[in-house]
Amino acid sequence: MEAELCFACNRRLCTFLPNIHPVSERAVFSLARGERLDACQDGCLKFWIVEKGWAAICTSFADGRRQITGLETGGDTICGLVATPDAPSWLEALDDCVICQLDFSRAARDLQGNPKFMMEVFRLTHQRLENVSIHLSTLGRLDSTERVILFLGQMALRFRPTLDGIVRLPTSREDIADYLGLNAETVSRILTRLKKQRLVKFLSPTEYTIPDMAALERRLPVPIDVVGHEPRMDRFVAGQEFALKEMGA
Amino acid sequence: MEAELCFACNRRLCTFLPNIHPVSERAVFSLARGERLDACQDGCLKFWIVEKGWAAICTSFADGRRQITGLETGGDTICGLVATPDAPSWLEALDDCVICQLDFSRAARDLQGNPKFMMEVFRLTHQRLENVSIHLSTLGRLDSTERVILFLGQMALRFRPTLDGIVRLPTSREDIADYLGLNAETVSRILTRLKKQRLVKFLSPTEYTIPDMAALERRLPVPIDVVGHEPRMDRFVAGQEFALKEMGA
DNA sequence: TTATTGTGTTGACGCACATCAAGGAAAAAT
DNA sequence: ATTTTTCCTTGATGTGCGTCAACACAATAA
Repeated sequence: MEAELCFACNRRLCTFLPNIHPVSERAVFSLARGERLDACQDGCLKFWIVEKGWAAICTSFADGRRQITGLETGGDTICGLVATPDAPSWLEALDDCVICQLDFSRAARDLQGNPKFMMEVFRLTHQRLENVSIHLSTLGRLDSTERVILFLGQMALRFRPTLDGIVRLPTSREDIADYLGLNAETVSRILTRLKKQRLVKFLSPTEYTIPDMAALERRLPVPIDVVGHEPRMDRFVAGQEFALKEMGA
Repeated sequence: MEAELCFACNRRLCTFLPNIHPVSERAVFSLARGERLDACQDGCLKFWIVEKGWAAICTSFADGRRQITGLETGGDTICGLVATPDAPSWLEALDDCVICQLDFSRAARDLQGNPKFMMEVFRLTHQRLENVSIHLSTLGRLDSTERVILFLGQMALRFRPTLDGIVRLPTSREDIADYLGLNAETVSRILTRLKKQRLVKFLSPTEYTIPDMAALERRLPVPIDVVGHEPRMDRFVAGQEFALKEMGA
């Protein structure tokens, strides 16, 4: 099946909805590290698809403390992120990345009657709920070393298709800390400790390999899993673009 | 509009789906404190509606550490909770409570074509995603005192309809700790400190009032909010039962 | 009545993690 | 090339919170 392309931006249209362009307002953003897309506060319905690079789903408190609630890449879809005046929420580029924004606000009424669309929206939301719930448990009940080990393992799984086995982190130490509820110095200290224990091997501050995944997992009371973030070969091909996956009938 | 009642259990049927009984397998469980309903691991689709009392959404790790990811009561609906072999997930009664279980597994295929049903399922899931995300941020970035203050404030908002202003906690100190990622002794110590500061007034270990909600909120970098848990008068009437709310067309 | 059990409080103590600070290495800017 | 900036690492230090233990109190059982 040949995917249709958008005549304007030459990107593939959503495969689960044949004519998504007419009903969604589509925009493509190229963001540099640190740039943001803010979640809206009204009842709008925007999707963001991370087509290239890595982006973080962030929230912050009034005093500036930041928490990253999700790390998204190649084809991951953020569905209906909302913000409140006091609890802003946004998508932040971790490296140079391309985000496709689909705005279904105007088409929302019609789409509610489209079972395929609703099913896909439900699937995306439910999957993310599962991931956030697990993340929540780790912040509540794992100590800092366990959190970092889990993070390294999860990123390794998401990078598995790069068969040299090298994980190229898109995140700074502070990003990792904000994801894990720690601070950057603690993350750095734990990494050096894990290096000495030969649980991870660093080629550079942002490139590592896991010599023995099973050994890593034995240090954890939870399995290392990345449901909903299964890696796809094409994610790691530069310049590749993505579309919403066809939903399983 | 008169709500239909189930001839078997004399409970109201879901108002958004006229004939929910024929398509869902319905069961009502009366649970004593500590009893559980386990989430299934296959692709089944079960809803739990907390009709009376309080229940906690729990997960645990292999070594027994428990994390509570949600506290639910009068009419709150848990939609599609799933578990994995290594990360069990369950609903646990905090006091004597009544849970209505709707099993849509067999009807799932048909219901996917029902936009009202899908819309309601999406709304429930998305709302819970919002709540879990905020909860995650508090575990990652608030210190223990802030977490306890936020908890006291949120419970007070959920109890607002009891106009004597008294909050009757259904949770033990350990339950609170498992919700906040702390331990029971720490929670107890923080509560006595807050008592001395007159931020909260305890009538008994499980009954309190908030003399000055604004003062409480000034101690936090986040607003105290309970979206999706807006209190309803009938929640606090003993023996009252609930049904899924009619969705906003 | 006297045990018993569950729950909450408080104290002593230690460690894990945050904070503050300094220095190095790499990248970007000039 | 030189400066500037960003990022990472490491050390010194303090404290927030967990752990272990003892005890009070209420509810239930024997």
